[in-house]
Amino acid sequence: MDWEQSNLLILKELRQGRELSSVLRKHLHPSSPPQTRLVLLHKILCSYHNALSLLNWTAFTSTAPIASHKIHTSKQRKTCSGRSEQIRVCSLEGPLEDGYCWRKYGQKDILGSNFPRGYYRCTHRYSQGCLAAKQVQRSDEDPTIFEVKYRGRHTCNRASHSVAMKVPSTTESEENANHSRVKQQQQHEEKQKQSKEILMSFETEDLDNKDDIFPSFPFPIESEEVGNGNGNGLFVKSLMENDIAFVSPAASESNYFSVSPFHMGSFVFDQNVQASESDLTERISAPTSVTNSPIVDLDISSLDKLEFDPSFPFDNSDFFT
DNA sequence: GGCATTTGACCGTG
DNA sequence: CACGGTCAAATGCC
Repeated sequence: MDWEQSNLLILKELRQGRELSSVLRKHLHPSSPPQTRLVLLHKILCSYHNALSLLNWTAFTSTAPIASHKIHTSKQRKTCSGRSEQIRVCSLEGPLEDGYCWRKYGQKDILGSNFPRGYYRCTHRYSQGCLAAKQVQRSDEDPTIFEVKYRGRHTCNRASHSVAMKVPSTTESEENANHSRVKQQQQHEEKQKQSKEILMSFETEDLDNKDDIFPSFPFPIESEEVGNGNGNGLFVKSLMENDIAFVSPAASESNYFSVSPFHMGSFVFDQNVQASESDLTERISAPTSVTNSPIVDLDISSLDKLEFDPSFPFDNSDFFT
């Protein structure tokens, strides 16, 4: 990523922050669910955090571009010829809550790192032959950031350990609905306190295997407020068009978090090769649907333009409304 | 008892 | 030989 691209991304993040602030302002009235405001607030913070990070990165690389690469390459044994990108996403979840069941099989102190690296493989490795694995390491620079490196693809059936997406019931009484909403908000706020960021890295063994990366991620859509008749459906829908809202199947039903695909696309930090935005677009737009899951997975391919098209009208204030 | 985690040993690679 | 990744016995938890 060169200086010009970086500036473009910073601009995008700042614009996104501005637009989200505008949306938040519209939802300040009491009838708007506080949950929505919290999500918006978090997203705004993420946008500005990303912009600041980009600014830092730009400043750093513009004066010491070689050193910046040294961070990732020094003393690192390259065990596979693949390449990897790191994508920062904001999450209300811990780094391990990505919807799959992982089993830790090792931990290693990494030279030059303050925190050990944890090695995880899919719980169903032997029962279903699922070869997915990941490495999780806390960032030295910011302990709230986790670098998650995924390898392999999930071939397991997640139905056995995933919590089905909660679908609003039309027969649910208003009282129960309100109670559940309050409870959800409380849990959400609790999660917000534990807000963390994770730095995700997608690594492929070879270029042909790149399609396997994103399908490995369960991105169930939080549908709690979509079309529930309380007047917020439109807003949520617009959120869904611009963002991915998640329910963490491994956690309680209310443990949802949101990740903007824009964030995902905007932080393509190349490690081994110069990965372009279009490169990542290819990864995301490649066959992404996981059809053997009861959970509604988001078809990320529909978000291509949102994520990477430089001409996409982020300036359009009507987009979020 | 079954499953997950911990941790030292072992192995492959550069 | 150093380092990162994996194995597997020991241990802990439910």
